[in-house]
Amino acid sequence: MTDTGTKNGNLGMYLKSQRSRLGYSLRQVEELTEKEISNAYLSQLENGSIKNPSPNILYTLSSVYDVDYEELMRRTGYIVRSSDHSSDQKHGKAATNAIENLSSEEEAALLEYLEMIRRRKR
Amino acid sequence: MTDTGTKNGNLGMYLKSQRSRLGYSLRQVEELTEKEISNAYLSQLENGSIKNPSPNILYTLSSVYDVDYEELMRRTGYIVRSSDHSSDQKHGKAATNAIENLSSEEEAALLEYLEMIRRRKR
DNA sequence: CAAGCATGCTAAGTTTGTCAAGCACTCATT
DNA sequence: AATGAGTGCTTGACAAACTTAGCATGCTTG
Repeated sequence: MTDTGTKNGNLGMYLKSQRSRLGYSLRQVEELTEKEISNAYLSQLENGSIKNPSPNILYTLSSVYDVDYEELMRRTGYIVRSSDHSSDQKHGKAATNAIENLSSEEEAALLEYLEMIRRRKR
Repeated sequence: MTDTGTKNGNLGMYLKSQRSRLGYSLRQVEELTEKEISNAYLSQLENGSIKNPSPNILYTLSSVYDVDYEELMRRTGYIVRSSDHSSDQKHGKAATNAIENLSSEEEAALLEYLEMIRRRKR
């Protein structure tokens, strides 16, 4: 069986339907995206021969078709905020910063080292 | 300059710092992800030789490291719901303030130094 | 020192995303 | 009928994602 068929979220069919909704041709979309997405590639997307398109591709498509970006992500099989949202505790170092969870000794050592570095520089 | 260095969100360094935070080895992470991510590939991710990892990769990593998935997406350069990103006010831990605002180079240097320290301890 | 194991890394390989070119078909218009 | 333009689609090539195998160094412990 040519695998090009059934997929999870059926991204392909969705893309195809949206394009048809707006009456665009493949090449028109290529133009609208300023060549970021070639008509050939869009065709492959619609026919399901591409499994993992870059999120950036999905994003510009969502923008051109005026549909929800996350919907495209979902249909592609990419996880998007679990909407549980409630059990989101993940407490602790909510900080997005790189260096966390230091023992006091380590922290002291690093600070000292940092100052040394900064003194040397410039 | 070897381009493998400075990137936008600096995904690589972030990943490296998180792994170090938890004290995992590359191969341990490979195990924890049930071989979904090879140690070799993780190394490449950390050293910045990979520009567009699949969101699925980022997701399992966020899960293993217990960090925010969207943060990884952002650092990779993938668009994520604008999520007001309300003020980056860091709660608590004022002492570490000096360590909060690091240039990429400083961060790298500190990480390296940290690892050295931790190795000695053992 | 040697033998062993763990670590990070990289070179070479496979797979897959992505594009340029071009094919086959349709529908006008002359 | 013929030319031409527009459509969706496939193929071949290239780059980038990702894996497997293996190297080099560092630690242990005999």
